[in-house]
Amino acid sequence: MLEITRRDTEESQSGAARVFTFFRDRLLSGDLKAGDRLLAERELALALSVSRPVLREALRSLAMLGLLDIQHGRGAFVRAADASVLGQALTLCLAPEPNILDDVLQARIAIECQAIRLACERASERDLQAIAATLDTLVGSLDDPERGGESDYAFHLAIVRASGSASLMKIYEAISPLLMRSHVERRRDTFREPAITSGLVDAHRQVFLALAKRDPDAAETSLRDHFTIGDELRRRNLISAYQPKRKNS
Amino acid sequence: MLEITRRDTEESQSGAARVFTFFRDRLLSGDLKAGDRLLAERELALALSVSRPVLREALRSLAMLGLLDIQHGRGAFVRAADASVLGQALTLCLAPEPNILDDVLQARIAIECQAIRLACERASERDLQAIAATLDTLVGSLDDPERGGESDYAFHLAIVRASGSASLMKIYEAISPLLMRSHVERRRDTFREPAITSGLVDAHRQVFLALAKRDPDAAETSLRDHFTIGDELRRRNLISAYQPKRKNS
DNA sequence: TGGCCTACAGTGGTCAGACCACGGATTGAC
DNA sequence: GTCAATCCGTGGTCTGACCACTGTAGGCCA
Repeated sequence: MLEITRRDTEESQSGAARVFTFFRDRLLSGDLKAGDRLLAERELALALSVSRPVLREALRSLAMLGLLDIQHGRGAFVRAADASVLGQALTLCLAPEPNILDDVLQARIAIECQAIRLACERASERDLQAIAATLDTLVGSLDDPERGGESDYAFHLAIVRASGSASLMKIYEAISPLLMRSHVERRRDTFREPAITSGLVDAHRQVFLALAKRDPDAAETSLRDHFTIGDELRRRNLISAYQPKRKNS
Repeated sequence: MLEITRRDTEESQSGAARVFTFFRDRLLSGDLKAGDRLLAERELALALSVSRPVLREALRSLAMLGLLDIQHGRGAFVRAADASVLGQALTLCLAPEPNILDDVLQARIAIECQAIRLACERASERDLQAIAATLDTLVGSLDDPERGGESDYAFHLAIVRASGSASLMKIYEAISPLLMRSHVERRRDTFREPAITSGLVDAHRQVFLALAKRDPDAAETSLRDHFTIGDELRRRNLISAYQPKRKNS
């Protein structure tokens, strides 16, 4: 009699995997919403007719995937879907690839170029204002490398957000950890000079203006130019760093 | 004495989470390669000085993330990084969003447009031949909706592969499950007529030719046109499906 | 001698019960 | 009224045992 339980869940898998898919499907279907609290482990184990260790394996797996928030002494809560896990998974997936820190820039360009095209169509006034605000912050933090980098990121993120595409947004968030690492690594090769930073502001301003005019082609072009210039700048700095010093000590 | 163990791993987290990060870091650093076999659970638990249930929770979590392949009676093996997990994570992340099946097309366009630009620079002769081969398959499977869909996907995948960018490739694979669902859903609204299919082949051929000429702008433009046409076609079919029938029964 | 079949050892899979550690609410003293 | 100690429910961990699956080594039979 009891063995029939296997059939009624229609899962050939057993134990933890069964419980895992059980919850995953509930999450996908929306039966479980963010913030919901699960039953206590002991009750849950009883309800699903598995032992507590088995249940815990499944719960822990869900927690590692970021779907659950398990709090000692309080209980387990359903967590809002979070891109941070996506980022981790992507990092793990891409880890064995060589030069991944350079390569991930291609994904960034891909996302942003499409995002800005969409933003030209869809961006609301508030979206544009938000982007403009990050631009102001950028101008105001030119001499601080730390804050400068942050506001730079904020500018680009605001564009992606203005696209109104959840997919682009999530993927952009997913690659952002790698982007950060890439940025940090690159900073070692990059020197911030006044000439460079002013050019940076101009480039951003140009991108914004094209977006505000809602001209997709111009916006994408200026964005691509921005990336290309950054790329060349980096290359030039790299070369000069390896060249024998001539003037300065 | 034994409690010091907590310090020496430098992890504030405890138990399963500690073991989890332990293995994750080994995987990231490359200490553990795909195909490697882990020690038996009992030995491993002893070596890491945790109990077997705790170790199992961590191992199971890694397995759920697709990093480990645990086989009953044989052992646990390190698995090659796989985009399928990424796809699952993305699906989970995007599940609560409305109209995600339409929206994911934006991500597709983003990836492919950048991919084809890169492919114009980087594609080898073999890459081009591979794309040409999928084009042939496409032409040869016009009357079979099933195979036609597959070869259509193969064509676009070959382009992304030709970009030589691991990031673009992985992300494209990650969204492909959603793309498939989107495609299936759309098929309900789409009717394959000879006029349409011939236009489809032309569009693909045009994309390929621009790529073979290594003209990034032309390639991206023709690709965008291809997407736009598909979009309009779908919309038109949707409208006609909802309009009162006039001629045919 | 060859093939098949059984027994065994090693592995993951599961279980039960107990105890510890943490958080929050209740209750008591001040 | 405020603050503290206590208690209860929760997750966190452990032990030790047993089951189920896999591959192999050995014996059996033809």
